[in-house]
Amino acid sequence: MARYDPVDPQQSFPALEEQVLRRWRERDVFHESIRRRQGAKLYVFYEGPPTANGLPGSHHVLARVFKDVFPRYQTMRGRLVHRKAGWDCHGLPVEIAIEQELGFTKKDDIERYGVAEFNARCREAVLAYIDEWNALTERIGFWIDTDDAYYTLDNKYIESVWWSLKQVWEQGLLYEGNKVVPYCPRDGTALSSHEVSLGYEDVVDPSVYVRFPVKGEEGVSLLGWTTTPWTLLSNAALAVHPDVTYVRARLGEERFILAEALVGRVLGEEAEVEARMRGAELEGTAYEPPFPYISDFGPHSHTVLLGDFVTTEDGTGVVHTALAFGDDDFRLGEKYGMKVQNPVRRDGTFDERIEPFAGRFVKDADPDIVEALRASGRLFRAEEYEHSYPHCWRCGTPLLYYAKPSWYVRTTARKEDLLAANEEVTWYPGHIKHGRFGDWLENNVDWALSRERYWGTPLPIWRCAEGHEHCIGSVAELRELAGEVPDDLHKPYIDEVTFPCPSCGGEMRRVPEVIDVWWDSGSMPFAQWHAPFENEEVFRERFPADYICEGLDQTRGWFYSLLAISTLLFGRSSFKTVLCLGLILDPEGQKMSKSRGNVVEPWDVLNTYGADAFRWYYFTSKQPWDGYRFSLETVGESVRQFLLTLWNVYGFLVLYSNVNGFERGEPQGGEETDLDRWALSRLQATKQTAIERLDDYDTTFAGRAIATFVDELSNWYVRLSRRRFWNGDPAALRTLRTCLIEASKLLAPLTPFIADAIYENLDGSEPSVHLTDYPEPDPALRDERLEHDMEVVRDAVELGRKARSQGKVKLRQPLGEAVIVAAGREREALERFEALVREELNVKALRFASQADELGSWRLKPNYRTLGPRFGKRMPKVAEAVAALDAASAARTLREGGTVGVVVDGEEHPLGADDLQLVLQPLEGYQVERAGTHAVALNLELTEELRREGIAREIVHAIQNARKSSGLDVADRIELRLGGSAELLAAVRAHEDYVTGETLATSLELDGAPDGAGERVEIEGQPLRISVARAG
RNA sequence: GGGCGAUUAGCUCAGUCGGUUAGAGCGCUUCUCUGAUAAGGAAGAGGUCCCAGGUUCGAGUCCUGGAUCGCCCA
Repeated sequence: MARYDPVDPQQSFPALEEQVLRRWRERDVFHESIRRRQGAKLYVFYEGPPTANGLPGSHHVLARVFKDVFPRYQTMRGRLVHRKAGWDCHGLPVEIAIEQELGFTKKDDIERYGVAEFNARCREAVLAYIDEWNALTERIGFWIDTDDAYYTLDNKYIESVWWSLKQVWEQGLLYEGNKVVPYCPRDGTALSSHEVSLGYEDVVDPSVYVRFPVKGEEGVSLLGWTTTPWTLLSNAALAVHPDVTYVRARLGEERFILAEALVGRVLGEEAEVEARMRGAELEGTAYEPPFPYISDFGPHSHTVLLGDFVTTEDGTGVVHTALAFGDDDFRLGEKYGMKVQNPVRRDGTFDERIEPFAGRFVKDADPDIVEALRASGRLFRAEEYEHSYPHCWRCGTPLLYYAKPSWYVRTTARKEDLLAANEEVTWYPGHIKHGRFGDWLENNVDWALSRERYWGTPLPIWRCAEGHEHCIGSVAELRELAGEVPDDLHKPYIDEVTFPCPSCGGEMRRVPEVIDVWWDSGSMPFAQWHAPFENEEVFRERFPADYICEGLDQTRGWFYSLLAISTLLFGRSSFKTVLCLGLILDPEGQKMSKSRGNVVEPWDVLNTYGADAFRWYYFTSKQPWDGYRFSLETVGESVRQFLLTLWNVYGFLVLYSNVNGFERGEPQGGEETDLDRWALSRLQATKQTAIERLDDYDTTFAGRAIATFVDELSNWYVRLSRRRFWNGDPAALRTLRTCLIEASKLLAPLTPFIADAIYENLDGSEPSVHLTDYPEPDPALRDERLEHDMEVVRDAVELGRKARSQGKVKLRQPLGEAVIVAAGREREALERFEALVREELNVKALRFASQADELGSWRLKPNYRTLGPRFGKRMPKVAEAVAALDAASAARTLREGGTVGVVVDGEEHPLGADDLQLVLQPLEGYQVERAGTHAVALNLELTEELRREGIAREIVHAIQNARKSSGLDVADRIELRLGGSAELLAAVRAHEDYVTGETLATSLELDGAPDGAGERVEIEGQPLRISVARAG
């Protein structure tokens, strides 16, 4: 057996982590951790696929470490956790990147370039950064099977998606509808509501008030309002609310019709109301349209219509209606049987009917349209209006609400099922469930599924000239109908597949659209397995997921698509627990973005502080859904506060194990002390907390509990046990070794690298800490009384140190006596650890004052917590009665276990020890520090003997510094020569054994170190020369 | 405009069931300890617990209204 590998106190954590990574690779630890759980109960994790067409950022690291930690934890708890990676390959972001690369500005460019070639480039680009993703994934310790990943572009994946669409089709939930949809004119496609939600931005739009002269009534105008002047070119009608009160108001020579509530705001104080009417009375009023270009909107053209959607919040209460450009408008037109006229082309420009503006992008034409209105005298007022308006989430173009045919999934038909499925899901944080997500489900709208794009899963619907439709649910089905199926199921190849219509025999061609990528990713529970065509049992076994995790922004994205698809197909949610992560902000609370230049690159963090530090920061600095104020510096803090403390305790153990010649393995012999039992008891408590918290998906408090334990080891257990370690006490070494090995297991899911490094050196009985079981508390080792006692001791020591500090006496100077006031269990605790307290306070004796009188006087305080509920309203009287008691005698009675009576409203009530708190009031002039019921007083009087001892300790301190500065090893023996002031040397002589023992001196000469050799220091203002030499 | 969340020391965050002297870490000043230390300890400075009402014997905590910030929706 060998000794432990020495621990470098200057260890670079990034370098250490690289070593650990190499070991994981060599020993195939990740896969071994899964193999060892074969046959165990499953814990199912689903990976939400990222798109690898860009470099991963710090927010990706956040998601990925939270995806890692709970599967690791559950594996150590005995579960079998498969982790299949996945990549989201389709979609607009990919297409846009290629368009930019090729310098395209319009959709037509793609057609001209060739869809086959275009899609080939998309296929290539989507995985362009996959190596960087994989490298980062490995480096941060995210264990996931990248070798066995699913890709949404695979034919098999697409086939599973087709299958899911056919299921929906057969339920009658997939339909083509003509609706107003949010539409991106640049990309030439409609967006789903969850895509729209990604792109709101605050913009300033024109806000125009327009005269609509009433036909046949000279000088009377309906006053309409809009923030989209370009839609005025196809004005078809005006809408008013049937139940709102409208007025005819005179301003100067003109008369205006508008909502009464808005007269003041729009027309000002001078306006004079001439008549009032209900909106319903205005129905049918005909007016002159603002522009002449299109006049035929069918029945009710250019008249006032009634609509419930009209509000009097903004504008005039008279709403300009252009049938093709608003959901409300469109439905109103349908209701009145009007004819939709859309003068805007698919690319967002006006068509030839709008002669002066033909070919111009609608939003760009706004200023000129306003000018035209001004010129024709129709403009009443033009202002600017700041509001939040949706933009394309990828290309940034303002969206148009635009009537066009599009394919939908009728999710609204299954709304109750969606809500019921959500009830079975546990959300972190909990408020999302019935808040943001629940509200979203309550307000569910049909899923706009189709996209008029190229790089996506083709919508598997074929249609003939007669309008018969056929939804294809598998490649086999298509082959049966069409004979040949291309090797690649993407456009354009799939579009070449035709077959005779089963109903009429006409040629069936595929509809041109591809589908929303969110349907792809939401299909991953089955599509990742190519179910139901293959692996049906695997899918069934691993459905639903126990755990998924993504950013809060996925609420309406992946979380919704997963829930919606699985509810439609299987009647339940595909995940049981979901953890939502907050945004990553910079230290000023600004969102990180490339344009602001405040992005923290993950590799900078990893190379500076390492993955454990990165992870630890995310796991413990706060609740993860609140978002992070993130900078390189904040990660550095977590290194100093936690990882270094742990590393130093570990280094200390290894140092003294090796110095004392211990070999690897558990040291035998020695006898456990109370302090050892205390550390082991605290270890059990920490295990219990860690398990409770991690079971509840709470890394924050699990991590903090472990950190507290490590801190207790470092600043209490090790500090107080140093002498035992120097002397190689096997019990101390055993205790600390146990604590550190167990701590490394507790930490393994959180900081997998340092945990494994410590485990490997201290234990190493398994190839990795990640192959061990998560530690469970042993009740036999738990001693709550001992933990309580130690708490009291630590408290008393702290008070004593405070008293020293107040009295300006250094801790190195021994003092004669400390007087401690404490009673009952507190006193027992201090007596039990008297030696420890004396040493910590550096006093020769401890005296207990049972009566506090010599240090101060008692004051009685009512315990509101127990008395409040008992007395309620009479509480102030109780407090008064307590204050009137004789504190000293009451204190005596309570200590003897008796009760004290107080009279409230003529009635006597007995109060016990729990009902009253004894607070010590220190007397003036004493160096007393108190906290609650106990206090510590120090006798600051110095005898000559104490002073000499103090000097001896100062000298030892100076010699130790000299040892250190001359580069001696901690175990080196020295020849020591001292010279200087006679008083200092006398102190050394009086404590010669102490001085030589502490400094490991084999010889001591007091005839003075030669001038010019050794160090010169001053102690108590007197000179001392120190010379140390390694003993031969 | 609506919904959700947040607001506690200069900064980052705790604060249990409502209980009467609101805490920690970082930073700053002063001191101290060191035979593990990029450490540790002590003291000091630093608080309108966002504001205003209310409930209660008692509110950082519960209720109502408002402010500011963020996210989401319209």
